[in-house]
Amino acid sequence: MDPGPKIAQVAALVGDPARANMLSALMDGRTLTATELAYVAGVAPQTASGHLAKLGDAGLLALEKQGRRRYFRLASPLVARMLEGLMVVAQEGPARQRNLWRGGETLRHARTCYDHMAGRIAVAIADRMVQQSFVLLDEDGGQLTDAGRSFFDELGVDLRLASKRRVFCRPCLDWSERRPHLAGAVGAAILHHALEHDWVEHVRDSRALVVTPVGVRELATTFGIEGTPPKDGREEQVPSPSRGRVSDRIRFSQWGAHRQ
Amino acid sequence: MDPGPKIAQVAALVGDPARANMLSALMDGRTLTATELAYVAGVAPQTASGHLAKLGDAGLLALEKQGRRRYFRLASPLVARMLEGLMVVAQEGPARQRNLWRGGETLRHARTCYDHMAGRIAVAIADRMVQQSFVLLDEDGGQLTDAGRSFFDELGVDLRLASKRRVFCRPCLDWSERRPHLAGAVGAAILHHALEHDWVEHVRDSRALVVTPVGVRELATTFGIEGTPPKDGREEQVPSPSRGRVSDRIRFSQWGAHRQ
DNA sequence: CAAACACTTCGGCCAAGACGGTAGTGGTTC
DNA sequence: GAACCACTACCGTCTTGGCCGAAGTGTTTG
Repeated sequence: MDPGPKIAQVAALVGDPARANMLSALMDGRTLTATELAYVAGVAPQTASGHLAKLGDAGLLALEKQGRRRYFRLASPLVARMLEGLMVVAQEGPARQRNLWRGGETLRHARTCYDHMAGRIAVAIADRMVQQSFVLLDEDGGQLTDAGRSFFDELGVDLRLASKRRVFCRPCLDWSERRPHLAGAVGAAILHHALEHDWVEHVRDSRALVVTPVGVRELATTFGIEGTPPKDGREEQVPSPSRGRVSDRIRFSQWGAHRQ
Repeated sequence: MDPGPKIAQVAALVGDPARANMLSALMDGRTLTATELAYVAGVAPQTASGHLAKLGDAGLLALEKQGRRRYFRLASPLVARMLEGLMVVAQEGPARQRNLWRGGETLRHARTCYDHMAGRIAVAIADRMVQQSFVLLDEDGGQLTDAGRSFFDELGVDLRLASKRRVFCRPCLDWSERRPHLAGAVGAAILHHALEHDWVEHVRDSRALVVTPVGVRELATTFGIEGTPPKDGREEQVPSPSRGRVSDRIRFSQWGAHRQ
């Protein structure tokens, strides 16, 4: 009757590292097979099967059978939104290891976040748009100005997705940069445009995006963003046996500070 | 290095029913003592103490010592946002037991959601505002129109919280009604105004709000909302032996009188 | 048909952690 | 001072649930 128990059920589901890894991997909107998910989770296929069944039963994942394989994806944008929320808090968390994040330099630079762009580039774009008064952003919402609408029109970005009286811009707190980037229909349109015009490309088996030479030029001329691609171009996909038991004991003294 | 493990840590924390109940209880922005939280969680104080330490270490709760008691509250609005996300998905979940929710008729009708109103009334207000073109809402954002700004000015609702160029309206999916209500600065201003003018009152020890006769009249004239208060006016606070065990021993007379 | 493949079910092992009893610490009241 | 209260630390018990090996189902390939 209280919502408590219900949110506990969902949270407990996400609370297992293996399942959390699976969900993270699906955060970019792709659909992956059970075997692929077993790999990213770092568990045996039969273990993954159990996890996926639970996630499916709980309504977090949608399933599509195709021949002898089963494709999974997040059941809805609401699930992605929930995971975003968790990421933000998880990153916020105790100051202990905020930027311990060495690996994944490519990810930090540019990646997809469900249906829009995230990372340094995305934050830079958002900053620029705000600075030019093309969008208004705060922690509670976003809004495209008339100037912004013209800007996108000239650029050829397709905003038809949103009807004329619709609001369709929202901020999404970037978990690596800790600043907002553009999400919602506007964010999705930007990503779509960027992929369409070869500004960025998907990295295989990853949420990461690489900025192409064309992209570097366009970002500079269009948004005034200095292209500073990650130094390490290769950036191996760590096979990640991960699943390191969460044993690291956290010790904390001043966690009272109200960090708004 | 992947965010997976980190979100798993946070989610696992929320994934325990006792802790989830504590967090739920704090969702209205109040600050509660360890003993009160032990009660809502349905566990012994020493167990609660452990849970609270974990939540604090993880940065989900903020602590304020006062004499011999310790007051806890959510560490930031981001935590509330995360819990909102979980609630939405938890409610969405498997269709099997969607509206099994009999108890809590009062809660369904009107309640607080961190810093704004939720429930049937809040959804009705949001609907009305949209219908009158005072706000624009979709799943990704909200926006106050000029007409809406005038409306609130006339009504005497204080929107100063938000600077003039700021966006400050956002939708929040109501987990009982499954439709959006107003959150963000606008939502907070409405709740503040409603409490200030005795349209609604807090129910002791609960997130529930009761609409006063004044409120019924004002909601009708101002928003055109037919007051349909929950049939069962008394609606006992179920003492909820809930999570069994201890509970019965602890009897509370009147904690929580903390009337924000 | 047999073999390879994708995936699921079953069963037993094992560790994490939730629980409250007991025993403390520090703050408040009389 | 003593009594009392809110809260915390430690400890042993016990349940939950993640894990993989082995075996089974259904699908595609040769």
